[in-house]
Amino acid sequence: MHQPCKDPLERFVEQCRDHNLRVTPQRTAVYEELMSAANHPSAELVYHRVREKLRHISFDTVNRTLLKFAEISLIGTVEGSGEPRRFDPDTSRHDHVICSRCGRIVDLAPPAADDPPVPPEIRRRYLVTNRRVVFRGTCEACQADQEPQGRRTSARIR
Amino acid sequence: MHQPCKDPLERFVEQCRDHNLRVTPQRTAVYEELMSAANHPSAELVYHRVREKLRHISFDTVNRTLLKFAEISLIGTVEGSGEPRRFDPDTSRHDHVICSRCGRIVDLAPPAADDPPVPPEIRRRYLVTNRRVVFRGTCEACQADQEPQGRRTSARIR
DNA sequence: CTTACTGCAAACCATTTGCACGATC
DNA sequence: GATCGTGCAAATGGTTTGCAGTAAG
Repeated sequence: MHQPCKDPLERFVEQCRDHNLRVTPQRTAVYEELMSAANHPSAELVYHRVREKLRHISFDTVNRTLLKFAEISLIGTVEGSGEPRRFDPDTSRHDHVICSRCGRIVDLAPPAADDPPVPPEIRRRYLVTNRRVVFRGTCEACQADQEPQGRRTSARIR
Repeated sequence: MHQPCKDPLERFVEQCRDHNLRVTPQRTAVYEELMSAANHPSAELVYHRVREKLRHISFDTVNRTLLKFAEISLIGTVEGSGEPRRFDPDTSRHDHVICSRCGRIVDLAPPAADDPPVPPEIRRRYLVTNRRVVFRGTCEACQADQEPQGRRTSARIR
């Protein structure tokens, strides 16, 4: 082998094998496109871009592929996106814990001190009005519940 | 007056006046319901609950009311929710800045040290797999852009 | 009495599902 | 060659819009 650091494509093929997913031209194209994407694209956007390479690919394939990739944690999703809008009666500064399994959101008091600072370049270029820390994980109830479920790949953080 | 601290209902009526919104039984019911709601409900859920009091209220009214409340910052929304799903090629620990106006999401390197800690009770009850700081505000381009737009109420934070 | 709000219906958009054909392993 | 993936089409679910009737200020 002559590649000391594993390139993304290799990681992709490896992950597919680990999860019994076949390596198809469509999946490869979607993966490559997403890896070169700068800004957290929607399925729609990935579809339009991939289409320049694989002119006959369907939207459904792109969407299913992205969902599948997220399921095996090859990629991530922006928390909240793709789910029905939810309202928050509390407009004061506070944090959230979201259960990735059941979707329940629990409020957290913000840290007594040491609120995460707005980075200087961001404060200069944005009119920042809101800040929140979002934790994702599996709640007690869902841990107890045995139902088979997607994304179980990720490891606990400290 | 005999109310030293302003109660929520009063705040509601005041905010309505400030924004030329009429105080209707429907709006009042939606507001009261949301204020007593524990868990970041969807429009659908608020609708079902409000319906127990105002049996003839329509879903559309509930939904529009919630949207209107969010627009004038009487309530908040869970970031990302209600928008098309977006994918993130980067699975490593990083933060996000979201422009509330155009929706663009920009990545931020996580703080060098002092990552927001998972509160102890949460670490005990959740299998936490992911943590992110989310800033919301208006990006340069959108600040320059004059188009009239909703939510412009909130003040800059530091 | 003016202007905004509500309720109903239809439109819209993103996402999901079922199925037959085709491709990968 | 068996199984999984793809593409098409239709269904679904949440959200949005237009409009005529109704109510708040």
